Amino acid sequence: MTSRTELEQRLKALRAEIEYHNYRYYVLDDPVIPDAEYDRLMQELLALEAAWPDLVTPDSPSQRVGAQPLKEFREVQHALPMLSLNNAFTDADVQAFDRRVREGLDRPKEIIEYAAEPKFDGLAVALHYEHGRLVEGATRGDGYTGEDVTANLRTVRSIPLVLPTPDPPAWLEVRGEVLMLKRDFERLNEEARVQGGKVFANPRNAAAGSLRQLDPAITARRRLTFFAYGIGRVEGAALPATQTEVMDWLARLRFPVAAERRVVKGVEGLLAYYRELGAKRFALPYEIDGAVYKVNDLADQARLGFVARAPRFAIAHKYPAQEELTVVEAIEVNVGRTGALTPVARLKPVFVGGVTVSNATLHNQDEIDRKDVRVGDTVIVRRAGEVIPEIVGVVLERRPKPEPPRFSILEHYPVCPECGSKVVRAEGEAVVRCTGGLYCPAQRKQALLHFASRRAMDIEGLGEKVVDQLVDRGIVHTPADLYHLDLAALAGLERMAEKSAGNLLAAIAKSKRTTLARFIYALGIPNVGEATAKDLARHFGSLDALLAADVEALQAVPDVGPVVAQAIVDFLAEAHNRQVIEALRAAGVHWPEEARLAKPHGPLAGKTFVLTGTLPNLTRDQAQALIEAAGGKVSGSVSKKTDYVVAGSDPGSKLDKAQALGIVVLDEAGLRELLGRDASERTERPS
DNA sequence: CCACCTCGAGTTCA
DNA sequence: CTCGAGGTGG
Repeated sequence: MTSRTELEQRLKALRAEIEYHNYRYYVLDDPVIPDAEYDRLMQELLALEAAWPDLVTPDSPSQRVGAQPLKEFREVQHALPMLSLNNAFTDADVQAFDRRVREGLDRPKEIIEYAAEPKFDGLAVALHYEHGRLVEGATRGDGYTGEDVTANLRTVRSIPLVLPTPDPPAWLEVRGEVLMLKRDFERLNEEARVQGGKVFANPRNAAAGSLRQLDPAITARRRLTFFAYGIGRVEGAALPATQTEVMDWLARLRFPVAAERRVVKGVEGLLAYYRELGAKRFALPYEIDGAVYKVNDLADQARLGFVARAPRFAIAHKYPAQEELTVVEAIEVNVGRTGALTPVARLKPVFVGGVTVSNATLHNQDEIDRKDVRVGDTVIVRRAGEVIPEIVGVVLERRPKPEPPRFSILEHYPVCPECGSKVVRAEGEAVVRCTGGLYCPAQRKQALLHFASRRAMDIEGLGEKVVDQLVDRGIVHTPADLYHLDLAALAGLERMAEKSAGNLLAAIAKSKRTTLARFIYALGIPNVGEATAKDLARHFGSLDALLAADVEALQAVPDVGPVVAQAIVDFLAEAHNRQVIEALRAAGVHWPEEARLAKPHGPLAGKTFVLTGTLPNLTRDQAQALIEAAGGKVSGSVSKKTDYVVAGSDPGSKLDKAQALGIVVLDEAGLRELLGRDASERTERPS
């Protein structure tokens, strides 16, 4: 039988060891033992504590979860108020801040040293440690009074329960931000979607919702993270001389601190830091909404003091908001080439992510249902790293009363707004379609735009405005009509003086010389895109062979199955489509006959490439052409079958995926080397 | 039948 | 870029 002292020793050692591994895992993201070993330690602790409940201490790692639910949060007065920071939005604001600092310190010519760090987009909290033990944690509240969320903060694994130092200060208040990492947020929402639970609009809302749970067991299930950014009241410890050293000290006490923090000199340093951080912004594991600059010298900080409710020695330099609130003024639909009615939310214009957004697609009815967007709703609009605005979610508290009805495309648009034809939603399909076919002017216009598009017949100058006019005035009905246009026909069109009319006619004439693959793609056969058109051209070699093919013959083409084969047969069975094809040939559209069944050959034969980002000297199309000329294939998405990913600057998520799958990543030089070397040596590459 | 890979289609603003 | 859905292979 173990003695009580031995037992206490063992408990103490276990707790310290578990907390150390928490630190390795949650703070450093660098665990030193396998999860199973950690679980074993935790099980031992739980077993001992279950057997001797009187030896359980509040700072035992076992106590991170399991506190009783509360009725309400107790109020906490902050010993030192948690002030907010003044904001800077422009370089000039930052220059003014730096000038005020220099003048305030009476050293107008000096280059000031600043501590710069990311401004986390989370919730500010204060943690109180008495003699090295976490005794209380509070939200910022209004800056003077916050709420006691100690039980919830204990569940945050990266917050130390005990400070790992033999001589802790009698009192230490650590300030920082509670937030949810992007990956934890995505996982939480994924689970919520599966179980039909509440989906949060963004990591900040998720963190706020989780921290304000009255039942800590719920908070414990959400992965929250903490980053320290400063200190409040301190007793019984000598403070270092600079902000940077304070942060180093906190890091030694095992508090997580931002890896991106830096000491910079003068206003130039601040602005350079802002731009560097901005470039990394979307690659960071957490969301930030700016950078924070603090005068590094603590004595200088004290000299500068405070104005009203904000310190004079610090400022928050904000990035343009990536998310804003706005109002859905209407929901309308666009009619696409295939007749798909795509709902679009017309928004009260709002400045977000550097541009004014007034439209956002809602994709389809399922998406409207999922987000339950209604006319009049206040919505969160995001233009994250990507370009295309997105409605993230509805702010239900702001829904007008009485509630507007749910939006149904079929109810609002029983007939096509462009041509009045009936609108249907096929069994099991997500999209609602206009049945008007080419009778529908919208579909005719889209078909023409597709025909003229860069990857199809590549007719420069034939954009939306011109097509609208040509179709509305009855000048052009089918793609074949384009080849009978003349200056007289174009006269009188808006934005179409003689010069541009001439350019357009020249572009149309130039497009007569094309390739079979482009021509097939340009026809706009449903389910036949660029890749399938290339396959068809290669397989059949001539248009006549394709026209003669039946469903069976078509299915012999790689990647063509029953659905695509039937779509092609149906399209070609339509007399109107046959007429257009013949009229195009008669007008002189031609291409070199391709060698039938030609197998891809060349040094890169059988290799699949994916392009991402912007290459320094090649456009995407040029890179694709080079790869295809060498026998390689360019695909749109990364998978295990991808051989190479060619990444330029500003790469997207494809690069991450490539790295996750261990796929060879090339830059432009690497691609050229591959093309050049293989072209000269004709070597077979191992896969 | 399922999982995975591709492809097709539609999208915003300056 | 993202979603939906077609094609293919285990």
